Amino acid sequence: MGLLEELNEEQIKAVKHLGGPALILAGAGSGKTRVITYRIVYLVEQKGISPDRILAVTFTNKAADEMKERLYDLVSTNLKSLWIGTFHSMCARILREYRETTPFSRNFVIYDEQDQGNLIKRIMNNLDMREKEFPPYYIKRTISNLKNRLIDEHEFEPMGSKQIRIKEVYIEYQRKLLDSDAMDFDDLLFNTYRLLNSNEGVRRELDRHFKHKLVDEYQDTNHAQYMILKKLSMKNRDLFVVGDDDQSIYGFRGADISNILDFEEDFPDCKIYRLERNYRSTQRILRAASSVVKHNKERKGKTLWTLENEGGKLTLFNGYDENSEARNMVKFLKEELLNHKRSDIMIAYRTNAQSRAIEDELLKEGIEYNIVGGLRFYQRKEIKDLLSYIQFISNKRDSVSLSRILNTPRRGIGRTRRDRIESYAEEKRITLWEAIKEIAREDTIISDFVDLISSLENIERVDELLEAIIDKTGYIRLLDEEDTVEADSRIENILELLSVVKTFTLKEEKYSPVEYLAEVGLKTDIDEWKRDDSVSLMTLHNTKGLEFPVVFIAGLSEEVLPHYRSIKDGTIEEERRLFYVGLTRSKEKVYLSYYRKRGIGWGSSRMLIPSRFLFELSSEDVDGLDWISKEEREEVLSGESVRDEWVEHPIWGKGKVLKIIDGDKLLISFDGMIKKIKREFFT
DNA sequence: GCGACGAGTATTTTT
DNA sequence: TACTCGTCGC
Ligand SMILES: Nc1ncnc2c1ncn2[C@@H]1O[C@H](COP(=O)(O)OP(=O)(O)OP(=O)(O)O)[C@@H](O)[C@H]1O
Repeated sequence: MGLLEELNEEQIKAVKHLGGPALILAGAGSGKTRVITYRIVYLVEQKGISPDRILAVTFTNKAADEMKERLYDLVSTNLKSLWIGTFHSMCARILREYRETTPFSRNFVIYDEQDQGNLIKRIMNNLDMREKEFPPYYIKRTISNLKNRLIDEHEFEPMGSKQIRIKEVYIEYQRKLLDSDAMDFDDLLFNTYRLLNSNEGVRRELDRHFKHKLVDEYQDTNHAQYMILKKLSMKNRDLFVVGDDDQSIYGFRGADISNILDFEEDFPDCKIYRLERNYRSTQRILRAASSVVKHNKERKGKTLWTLENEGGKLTLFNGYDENSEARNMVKFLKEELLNHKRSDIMIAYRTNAQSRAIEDELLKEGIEYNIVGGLRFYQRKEIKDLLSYIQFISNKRDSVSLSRILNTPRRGIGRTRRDRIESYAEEKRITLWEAIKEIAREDTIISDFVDLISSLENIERVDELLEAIIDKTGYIRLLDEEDTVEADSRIENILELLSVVKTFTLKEEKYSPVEYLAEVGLKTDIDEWKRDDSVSLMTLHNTKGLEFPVVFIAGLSEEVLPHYRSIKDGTIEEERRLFYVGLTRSKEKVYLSYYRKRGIGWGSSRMLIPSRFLFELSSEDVDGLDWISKEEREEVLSGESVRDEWVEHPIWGKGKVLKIIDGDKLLISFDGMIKKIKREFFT
């Protein structure tokens, strides 16, 4: 078996590790994912471990699929029974399997973020809370953070009157989820933990069952995930985790970097392996990446070396605004296309909104591209509307889906009828659907809706059900009447959904709506991404684990990367790691760019300065870094910040004061440039 | 009682 | 831009 020939000494040691917990702490591109994959092969083929006793956790479903594919190539044993997937999909599977020990059914629904938001708004409305005073996204985040820390609605100790109201929402939110036979993403983890914590029999069974547990991207696990792993590893302590503290970028979602930093203390009998050889990038790229990330304090240092050649310098360029940045970017990109395929190139940015300018330019130049993220297919209004019908018909307790379709398309059920249904249900302690059926007796508009739903019940095949929904609600017909470009594209999406559903029934030979819903519930953007011959566009977060010969990182301006919010929240180190992750995706060549003027809309008057991260690179490694003026450099690195002071200059016009330097000089941002001028000049 | 329309405001990353 | 909130006409 030539398996071990494709690994270096350090990797082989890790792959062959036996007996107790292990942490593989290693930098970017050192083959961590490869070690996990080959270790599974080793366990199955050499150690005779049955695949179904191995649990492998990846960060995305996509990563799981790729690993599976790789494994099928490497192993002749049937691996169908291997547990491989994300924490969330593993938890969903456990919770469905052990449903008798939970208050949920086998077919519980998974609420996505939109559903969560809608439910929270509905509850706030019932509790007479103003969205001005309590922004729903803030409540959602609070609840999510609590759940990731395994604090339930009763344990939550509110501080201050605002939090008391948030606690009310949290309690009601959980009650409604239970009534709806639904869980949000965080509940998948929390409920699994609860199951393991409260039911020793189940815990022991799973612990005993999973002889080997392997976790990729361990640096981005949160407390709930950590506790689940702990519960599963009390007897079978073969917990094998790999990660890189410098690549922890999901703190906002509760990922806790101390999970990896403190692994040694948590598992004192663990063995630590380090992989130091990088197989991906040139020396230049590694040096640049390392010179950036070494500015972080919260990290375990690592060495990383490569036998690759030195490689070309990184290239820095800019543009006045996002559009001109994109224009310049595409110029470089076209040069790269002379000796690269489109699929060798990736463009990464901090926020989804940044893709717009770049897309426009690529479209203009006729360069095919593929975009990951943004508005996902399954989140588009028309798709969610129709899926909500299927969801509700499959589960009449699902109040969120019901509430969504109640007046979609418009059928005259507005604020008043809605409130009446809500309070009627509340009063009688019955579900929304039961309330609707009772009210239908004296309200023809409502009884029409009940009739509509009845006519859709008892359709067994999901493809037929979808067709019937479209037909009976007139969804496409109404869009057709609108006769706008927008409506036409919605119709296209619906036809696409129809064909996706058809394919599903043919390929999977599964026909029931519930099976289809379980399939799409945990789908994400990156999962759908395919390496066809297009340039790839995605957020830096989505680049995790990928590699490309040529990488562009756009928008390296202060307040973009690092993002304004992160500067305010003091999470600069995570932003720096994000930049580090982006840099280390590249095999050969990196382009960096920034822009000076914010786009249209809010804050468009704001001028931006180059990102502080650029100055953590050496101009020996980066072409174009020297071009940034001395003034701009000073502006980023020093001086006293000023807010909202403007000056008028006879030549440069109106300018915003950014900083005061040495007490007597002002650093001013005029349209398109930054100047340092004596304070006296303006008095 | 419903919904169209205009005014005003917020502002990231995702399983 | 995109979404919420308040007003007004049907
Ligand atoms: N021993 C090896 N010989 C040749 N190539 C290797 C070896 N180990 C890893 N590689 C290659 O190096 C690249 C990076 O490997 P992998 O994705 O496993 O690293 P990683 O540590 O998970 O990276 P990251 O943390 O940056 O996502 C891949 O292209 C992989 O095929």
